[in-house]
This record gives sequence, C-alpha cells and structure tokens, in this order.
Amino acid sequence: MSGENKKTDLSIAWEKDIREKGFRITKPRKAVIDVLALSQHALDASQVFDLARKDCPSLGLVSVYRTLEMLESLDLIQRVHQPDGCHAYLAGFTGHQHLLICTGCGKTLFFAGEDMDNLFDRVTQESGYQINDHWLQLFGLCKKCKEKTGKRING
Amino acid sequence: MSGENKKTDLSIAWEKDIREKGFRITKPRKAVIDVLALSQHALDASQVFDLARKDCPSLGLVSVYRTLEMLESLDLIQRVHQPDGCHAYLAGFTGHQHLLICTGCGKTLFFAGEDMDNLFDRVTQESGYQINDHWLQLFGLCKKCKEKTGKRING
DNA sequence: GTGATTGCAAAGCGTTTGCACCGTA
DNA sequence: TACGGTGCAAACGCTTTGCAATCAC
Repeated sequence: MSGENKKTDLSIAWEKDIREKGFRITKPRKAVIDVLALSQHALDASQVFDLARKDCPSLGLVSVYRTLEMLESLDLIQRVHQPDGCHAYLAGFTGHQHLLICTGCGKTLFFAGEDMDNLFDRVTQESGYQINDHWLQLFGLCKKCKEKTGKRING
Repeated sequence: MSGENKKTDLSIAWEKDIREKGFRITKPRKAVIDVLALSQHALDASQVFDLARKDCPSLGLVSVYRTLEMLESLDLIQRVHQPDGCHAYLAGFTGHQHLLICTGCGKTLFFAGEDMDNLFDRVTQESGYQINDHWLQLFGLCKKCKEKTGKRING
C-alpha cells in the first residue's frame, strides 16, 4: 500500500523535479505542494486553496489552478474520478488508477492489481478491442469510518 | 456483451417505465430517449442536444439536462467517467461500471467481470477497508479504429 | 536585472433556476 | 381541465484569461 509513504520526502522530491523542469519554487507553489503531498485524500481546487492559505494567506485561487495544472503535467498528481465529481487531485502517479477510496472520509490508497491480466486477455478476445489503459477504483469504508457507522444508529 | 442489444426495444421499455413512474412522455423527451437508447457511445448534454434536435427542432438544451437527470434517477442511464471528462451519459445501467471504451470513436461496451472477487478479497484483507462498490473501465481501440490507425501514418 | 509568477478583476463556459406559456393525460 | 413539462433569459459557480505588480534566480 504505497498510500502510506512518508509524504515529507515526497514534497522535497517534487521541488527538485519542478526545478529541474525549469519552473521556479515560490511560496504559493510550496504551500500547494505541501498540502497535496501531505494529504491522503483527493482534494479539489477549493479544498487545496483553503488548506494552503494557512501557510500562505496571500495565496490566490488562480495560483492553485495553475499549480495543479503544472503538477498534473509533470505527472506528480492525478485527477481522481468519483461518483460525486471528477475535480479532485491526488498525489502519486502510477500511470493508471488503481485506487481504493473511502466514501466516508475520502481517504485514498493505491493498490496493486497484477492479477487482472486474465480479465484483460478475456475481454480482448471477446471484444476485439485493443486495450491500452484501464481504471480500477474501489469504493468503501476505511477502518475508522467502518467503526463509526457500526457504533451509530445513523452513521 | 450487452452493448450490442437491439436498442429500439430499449426505448420502448423506457417509455413504459417512465409512464409508470408518473412522468409524461413528450416529444422532447422522446427525442432525447431515442438518441440515448440508439447510441453505443457515451454522449454529453450538448451532443444529445445536437442529435435530438433532428427529431425535435424546437428542443431546448434545458430540457436535455432535465431529461438526463430524470433518466439517471430512474437508473436508465449512467454517467460515464473518462480521462477527458465526466459529463457523458450511457444507456444501460448495470449497478456498477464495467465498461470498455474506444478512445478512437467512443464506442462503448459493457463486459462481465466476475473473476475480480479474488482481487477484492485480497484488497479487503490488506487494507482493512470494507469494499462496497467498484468501477472498472478499460480504454482502447475497437476493431474499426485499430484498422484505421494501422493503415494510416498518423491515425 | 530579467523574465517567470503572482493576485486581482473580468471574461468565459457549462449548468441550473425563475417564469409564463404550452401540451399531455 | 389541471398541472407537469417546455423554452427562453437570467443567474449561478467554477475555471480561465488579461494585465500590471512582484519576486525568484
């Protein structure tokens, strides 16, 4: 489960990556990067804005959008699609989405799914399609949210 | 592969369903229903609007939105999430998304994926999450689009 | 110093709402 | 006939763009 990495390392690595690509590290960008690198939740622009303003009160929403765009183009974050929206971003790019998302609190983990090759082979044969990419997302409740709903009458 | 059903039957069944739920069948609704029931592609509001206007020139975009909302609430269509957007709708509700989408022409098929239980069990044990729902989407090229890109230098 | 980056304000775009008229049942 | 449904126009919210001031390198 790579979603439990130490995230401080991640933001340092990102800054290095960003510099090497010719972009500058600024205070607004640092604030946005820290928020995303530290979070295990998919966050939308507005949520990143609110959280990052604690570190950088002068931050503008526009800079959040522009930083998200940059980080996505560098494959440092990816857009996450959920039933209630597709405008949230998550740190950690794996090339394709293998996500486990808690519908209670939004906590998100990546997982490996190597044993899907059989399914892909079968669908390829049955459909005649050439499969190039895939998304696999599981929705459920994390341990904490499971306990909460178990203890309450109306979760 | 249920994506290859006879779609004319589908729109008749939908109209029955809609009437039974207390909604009226009107010309604008018929036009929208026919477009969705006949299409094997996920279509967004604007695409449905353009296609349905051929049958019902007076149709307004607002009615398209309202009809899409109604059909989704009746589980007759579902929203499809793709890398380039999540505002398209597809006929045929399966309870969860098991889709095979052509990135060339957008043609979409449903497929069965029963043999994913092993994966779900494994992820449940490793993560402690209680998995309630899942999306599995494959992206690739259908037979026709595969041939096209094979024959052209720049597809 | 210089050019990338910023925040603000305004524009843009897709979607929703208010309302008077229309058409189905 | 009654009221659900319609199209238009306006409102709305999120996102992008234009621009002068600012800041990293």
